[in-house]
Amino acid sequence: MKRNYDENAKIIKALSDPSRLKIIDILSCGEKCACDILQYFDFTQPTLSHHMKVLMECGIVECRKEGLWSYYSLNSSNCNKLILFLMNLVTDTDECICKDKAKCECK
Amino acid sequence: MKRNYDENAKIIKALSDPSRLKIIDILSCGEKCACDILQYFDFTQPTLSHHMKVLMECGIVECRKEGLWSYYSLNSSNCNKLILFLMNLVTDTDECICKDKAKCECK
DNA sequence: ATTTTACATAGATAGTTATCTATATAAAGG
DNA sequence: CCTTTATATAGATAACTATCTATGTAAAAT
Repeated sequence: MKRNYDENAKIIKALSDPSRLKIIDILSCGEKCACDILQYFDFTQPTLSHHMKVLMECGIVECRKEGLWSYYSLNSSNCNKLILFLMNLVTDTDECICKDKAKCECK
Repeated sequence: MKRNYDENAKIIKALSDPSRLKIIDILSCGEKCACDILQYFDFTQPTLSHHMKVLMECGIVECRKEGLWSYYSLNSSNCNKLILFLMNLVTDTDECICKDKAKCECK
C-alpha cells in the first residue's frame, strides 16, 4: 500500500460515492442481477451500468453472464486489505437491506 | 456506519485524492507546519491550503496555530473506525517519508 | 423472423473539484 | 509604521463525474 498513492486513491475514489456504497451493501447478501439491484435506486439503468463498471474496474465487484442476465457479486478473493475492510465496514450488520429475504442469502 | 451512505461517502471522498493520502503519510511522522508539508509537493500554497481544509472538515486532521505558523497533525482521537483504518493503511511502514529524520518523530 | 427483454454504450449536460493567480490577513521584525 | 512572512480566501478554469436520453446488442420468446 505504502506510497502507492495514485492506485490506492483510485480504489478509494470508487468507494467514495453513496450509491456505490449502497450497491456493496446490497451485494453483501449475495449475488444479484442488475435489474434486481436497480430496484433499490431512483436512477436509470444506464447510471447503474456506469456504477457497476467503476466497481468492476477496481476489482471490487465481479460479473457472471447467464443468458440475458448479468449477475454481480462482491469479489472478496481479488480484494486487497483496503477493499476488504471497507466492504466489511459497510456491510457489518445482521440486518439485510434486501426486502426479499427468500431470494437472498442473508445471514 | 450501516446505511449512512452519504456521510461515509464524504469521509471516503476526502481520502480519495493521492495528494491527501500523501499528506496523511507525511503527518504520520508527527505534527508539521504547512510550509514543511508543502515542500513534498509541486503544487502551490493555496492548493495545499485547500487540501488541509478538506481533511480538517472530515476530522482527519487538526490544526494548532502558533504565531505565523499553522501546525497540522492527524486527529486519531476524533476518528471513527473507517478513518483510523485508512490512516493506518497509508502509514503502515517503518520507513518514514520525511527526509529530515532529526526533525520528525519517525519510529 | 419479429418482438421483447436485459444490459451496455454514446453523447450531452450540470455539478463538483484540483489547480492556478491575485489578494487579504495577521503576526513578527526592523 | 512599514516590511516580511505564513497562511487563508476569492475567483477563474480545466478536468472529471453522475446523471440523463437515445441507441446498440444479443439472447429469449412468440
